[in-house]
Amino acid sequence: MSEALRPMVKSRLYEQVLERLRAYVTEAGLEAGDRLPAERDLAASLGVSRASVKQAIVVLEVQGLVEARHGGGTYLVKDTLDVEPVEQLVERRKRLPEVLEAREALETKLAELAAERRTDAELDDIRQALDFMRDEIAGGENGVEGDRRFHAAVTAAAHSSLLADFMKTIARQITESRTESLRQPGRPSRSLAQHTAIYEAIAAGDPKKAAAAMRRHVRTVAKVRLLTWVPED
Amino acid sequence: MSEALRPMVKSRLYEQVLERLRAYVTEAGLEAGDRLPAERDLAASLGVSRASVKQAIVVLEVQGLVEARHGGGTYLVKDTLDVEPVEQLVERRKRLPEVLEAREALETKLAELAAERRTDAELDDIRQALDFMRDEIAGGENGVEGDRRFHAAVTAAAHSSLLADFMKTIARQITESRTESLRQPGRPSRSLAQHTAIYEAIAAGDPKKAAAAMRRHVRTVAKVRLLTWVPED
DNA sequence: CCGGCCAAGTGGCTCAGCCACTAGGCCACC
DNA sequence: GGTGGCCTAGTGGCTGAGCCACTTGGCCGG
Repeated sequence: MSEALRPMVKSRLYEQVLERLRAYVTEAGLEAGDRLPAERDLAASLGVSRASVKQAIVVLEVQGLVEARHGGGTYLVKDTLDVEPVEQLVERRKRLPEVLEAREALETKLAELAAERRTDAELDDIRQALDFMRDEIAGGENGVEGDRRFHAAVTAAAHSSLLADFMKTIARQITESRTESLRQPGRPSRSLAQHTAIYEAIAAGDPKKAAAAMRRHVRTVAKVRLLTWVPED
Repeated sequence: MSEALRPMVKSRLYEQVLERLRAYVTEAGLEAGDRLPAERDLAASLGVSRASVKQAIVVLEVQGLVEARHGGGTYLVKDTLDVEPVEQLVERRKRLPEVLEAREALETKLAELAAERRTDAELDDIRQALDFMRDEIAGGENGVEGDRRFHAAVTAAAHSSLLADFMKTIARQITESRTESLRQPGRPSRSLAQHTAIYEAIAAGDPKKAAAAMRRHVRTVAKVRLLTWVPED
């Protein structure tokens, strides 16, 4: 799409207020705990209505950057009004090689924890995912759904909501690489073997072996993917 | 802190509107692209002012869940109004054991990548951090600042902005555990030795050894921290 | 069939104002 | 001297009415 024909972005007023607010905080050298000017004063000096100032402050509030105390003023929570990198990261397009690196880091640990912590019921979930994958492949499919279930079950068995949340962040990208990988001829059956190895290590309660098996698996996926990967930007 | 003495949380009105809105979308089965009721109608049926509805919509707007078109209505961008897990995760208080698990997963991989990718300049940065830490400890301090710089330098040398962003998410918690750990008698010098081992592996360009050294180090920190940890909830 | 026009609907924003709550000073009382 | 109550100015929370700008869809004249 040409630059000229791009839809005009009419910045909402509260967004402009937001910018001015951020600039003010840095210029005035305000720090965490300091009080912002009163809403009425801000509205007056910025030349906008109090409602618009209010909307901007609400935004800062939900971002956890500011705390408004009814009757007591509005206070800075951090030393800046800039958003955390991870929040903007969710919107940003993530490059695939990095995603695969992150996946290896996370899933290896998840497999290790799963081997230590899995309940019998969770082990059974993993087993069922494996069986599902085997049926898929036997039926001529590539086993992508079984693959997804398997990793989801392992993640659940690890009992770490933090790591699980990190995984969710890159879930979409992982799905893409999974599909791509399983399209390779002969890949589904080899993948099944690798998953079986992971399962057996988790079943045996052997964290090191589980981590190693998972690492091997993820690296295989990464390698296959990289062969067919064409950088876009 | 006792339950009774906890500060009263008075939910802002726009937060309640937010909840009702989320509930409405799921109950009405709205999907991406569907239009929300007009602000005036929402205000009337919820029994609040239009300004409050507006504040809630602004929140949804900055979260990228909704798109308001001037004169054309407000439209859903996703199938739900629920925020992504990582976004709410930033606000939520993270439990320490999970943070340490995540740290091991991330930093082990970071050390490995750093050993592969570090430039000479970055290696020098790591070396300087190590020297700084040594000076700190020689001067009677616990070396917490050098520790921080060391891990920051390794993270930089790994050249993975995704993993780096994950690290930033748990940066605060790591800082706490770092301080706690280095308070232990005799810990600073042992910590220095572990960091030196990591440095040497990275300098030698040995990914496996770097990963192993980092894993050993992080696990030591985790162990020390767990000894002094008193669960609150 | 087409193009322009119009009107209803909708979001963007303002203004004026009331209420609830906080903070800080003052004062009476112990 | 200190403690607790009270008052008041300042501040955020919220409302209602209203105007403007923009979109949409249909109507009408060509």
